[in-house]
Amino acid sequence: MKAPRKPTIRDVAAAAGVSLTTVSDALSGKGRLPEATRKKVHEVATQLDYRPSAIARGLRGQGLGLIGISIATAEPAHISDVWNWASIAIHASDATLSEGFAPILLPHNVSSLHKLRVPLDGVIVVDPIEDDGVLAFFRNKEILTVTVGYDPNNQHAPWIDDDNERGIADLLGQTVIPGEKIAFITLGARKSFVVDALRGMQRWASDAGCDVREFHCATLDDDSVDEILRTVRELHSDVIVTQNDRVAVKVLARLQSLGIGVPAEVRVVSVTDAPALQNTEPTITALRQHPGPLGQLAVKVLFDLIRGIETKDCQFLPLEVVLRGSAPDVGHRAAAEPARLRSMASPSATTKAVLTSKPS
Amino acid sequence: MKAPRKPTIRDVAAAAGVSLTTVSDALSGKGRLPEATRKKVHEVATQLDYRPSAIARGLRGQGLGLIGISIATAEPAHISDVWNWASIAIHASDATLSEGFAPILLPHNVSSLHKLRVPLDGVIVVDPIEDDGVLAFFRNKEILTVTVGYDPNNQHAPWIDDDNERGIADLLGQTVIPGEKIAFITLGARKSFVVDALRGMQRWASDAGCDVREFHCATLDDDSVDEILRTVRELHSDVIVTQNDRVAVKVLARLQSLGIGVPAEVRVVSVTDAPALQNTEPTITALRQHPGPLGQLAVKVLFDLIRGIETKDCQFLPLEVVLRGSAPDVGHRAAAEPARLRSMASPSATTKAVLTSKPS
DNA sequence: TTGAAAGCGCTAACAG
DNA sequence: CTGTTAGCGCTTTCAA
Repeated sequence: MKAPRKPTIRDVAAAAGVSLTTVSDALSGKGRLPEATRKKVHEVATQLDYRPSAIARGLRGQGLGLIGISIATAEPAHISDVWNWASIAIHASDATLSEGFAPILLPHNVSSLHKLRVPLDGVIVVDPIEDDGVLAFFRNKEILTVTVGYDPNNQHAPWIDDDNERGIADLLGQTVIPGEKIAFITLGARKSFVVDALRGMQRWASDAGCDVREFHCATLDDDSVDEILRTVRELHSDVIVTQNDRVAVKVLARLQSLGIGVPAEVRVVSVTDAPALQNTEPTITALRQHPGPLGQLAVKVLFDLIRGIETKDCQFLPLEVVLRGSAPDVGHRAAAEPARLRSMASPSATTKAVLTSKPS
Repeated sequence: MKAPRKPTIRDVAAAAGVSLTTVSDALSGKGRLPEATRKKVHEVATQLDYRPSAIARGLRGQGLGLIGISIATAEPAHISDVWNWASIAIHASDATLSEGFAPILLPHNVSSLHKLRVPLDGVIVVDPIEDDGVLAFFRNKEILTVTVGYDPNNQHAPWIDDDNERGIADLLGQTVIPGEKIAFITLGARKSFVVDALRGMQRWASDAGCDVREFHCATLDDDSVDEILRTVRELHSDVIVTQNDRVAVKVLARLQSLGIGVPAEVRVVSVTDAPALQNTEPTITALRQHPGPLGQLAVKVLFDLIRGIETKDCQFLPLEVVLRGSAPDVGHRAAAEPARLRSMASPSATTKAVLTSKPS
């Protein structure tokens, strides 16, 4: 065997018969070399399996190629839609790697961040909260940030999100009949997507002559839920909208144990989707997010920022209505009103309906 | 304002009136300085808010302080117990940061790994699969690895896990009466914890004169599950054990829709726990993992390895039986094992590692 | 017990 | 168009 040492730029230069600079420029795409030289260098590099050292490059002030990903609700016990967040993280991680960068999983917790010794080139914060310390921490250091869901304290910072306001309108359009009563059950600290959903809901409802009432619970225990459900019953609500899959599943179980038929007596729909909604009886209608594309888009926007490429301040991804047993299509098309829903809305954001439940 | 430049080792040296070497040694704990000097240097460093550059240190061959975390089933659509995995990842991330290292979230996918440009100091692989490419990739590069759940191809590599074999025996001890029939429903590719659980189950069952039968399904659709449940019914099984929470929830829903009473006619228990098991009616009995401590332990073992500290080859964390409605306590203590891992232990109690010998 | 000097692998600045 | 040189901030000889 030859020397087991990893090849350095010097080895490449020697093998290609050029100088260090030439190799450096050739590989990093600086525009001062003739095609021939560049190609030659590339060949030699490939052949030697030369990989430029991120460390040495970093030392020269280029950054190491590290991206942070922080998900706001760090403690999974309190996480409602782990599934969506895990998906976002995994896809963002993949996309980051594809750019030759490495994704660092950051707790959403400022004190841990102080222990971070390596410099980051950018950070993605998923579902930032009010007065988000993590966001502040990085912005202070002038590290670029992108949020998934807007920053309540700074709506002009770059962010992306699902098009919740429009998605909820679509969801209601397919599952609610004008004039019906809607109960919206929310849980825990208010997230930006809930605010958006609520706005969309109210807008749609006022057009359709529907009544919307919000019920908020701090925890998901049987008693709290039952109490809400009794009120909902008394008010003769026709449709229960839940903030996420966990609430939906719980609500369904309690309804059934109270002897209330779903969807016969009341329909149930969830604002976020997850595999768990297919494991109930009946299955539960929901608005499907696309966490994969969301994670990828976050990375893309961040890299545009890092590279100084002009980008939209914020971008929206469309949601899909997934009709299942708990709230079938009411066969009604409530104003497919061409969107003025959001002035900033990405023009490509449209909501499609997908029917996945078998008629039983 | 002063110079906005970050302080370097030189600034510290100058301010403290010593040489670069002295500063370096003082801060990195090399043992050749008098306490006084060291203290002085530390003071100056703190006062200047000097943070040694991980990059420069890395260039000298010390590594950057990066740990990889790879979770075997990368695509969340197929992940059964996202909740547990997310917990492991988050806690491992936290523990890593506490060591002054940064955790990189790696997809479990060799081709993405090739794009990684920064060198890692160690890697944690959660739930490795057979012929695990990711594990092979890092071991080839002589990067230290620790797995959560053993590597099917190399049971002598360092790993940690829940004590599944023993946990399942405890679970059965509290929910099954000797002589009863057990049906074990498994899903998808076989994981090491399932193998362990099965072994524990068979061992316990043979002591208790129980019959164990395994049913494997590739997917969780209604038809596959119903078919299994019909067979289970014909065999007059008393208890259904499921591989994870997702299966448990699905099975419960199908049982109910087939008109089979739980727990009256058949009991249901799950080998992994998750919040979702509290959202069903009845709630579902399960074996509770401690993903947090598991993640932390993985990090600890990895750091012991990195620092060359002698460690046990493998370590197990105890599991807890959580009795819920779908399978109440049968009031029977079959297992000869002490009931020290009994259910309903204070949920906030920190779990400590219990060292046992490897299963032989 | 301490300090000076030599790089680690790379790129930016400045010649040739 | 290409090569030489000088560091980036740190650790590690090796000499004082």
